[in-house]
Amino acid sequence: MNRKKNNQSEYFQMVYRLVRMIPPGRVTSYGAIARFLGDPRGARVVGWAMNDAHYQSEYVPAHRVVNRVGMLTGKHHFGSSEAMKELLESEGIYVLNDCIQDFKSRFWDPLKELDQDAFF
DNA sequence: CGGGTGACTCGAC
DNA sequence: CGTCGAGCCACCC
Repeated sequence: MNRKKNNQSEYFQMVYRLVRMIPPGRVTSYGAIARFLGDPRGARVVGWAMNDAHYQSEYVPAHRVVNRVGMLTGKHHFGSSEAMKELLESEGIYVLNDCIQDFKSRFWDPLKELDQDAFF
């Protein structure tokens, strides 16, 4: 069977498009992205999308996506384990022990900040 | 086609 | 409080 890589699927593209809309200096979570896309349990799939984000031709700021408590669980998927942290700190987000400091006020919830109708 | 996996999350205990 | 286990869904072998 011809099961080609489906990382160009519409769902993945929506994930990438949304991630690109995250303002610099702000972060969001996999679950928040999934919920915004109408898939409350799709957090792991968003993680999958991030896994392929590296191969997208257009830049995807995957470092602005962390898990729901603000931990850099995906840092090992960057070039070096410090790359993600440094990208964040270059935007003014401070990271201590893989945790985003002041995560609550840095959190960017697409459901609140973005118009769903405009996105789709 | 079935089984394994993960950059997640939520609810029990 | 914290730790643990079970869903969850797309992708890969």
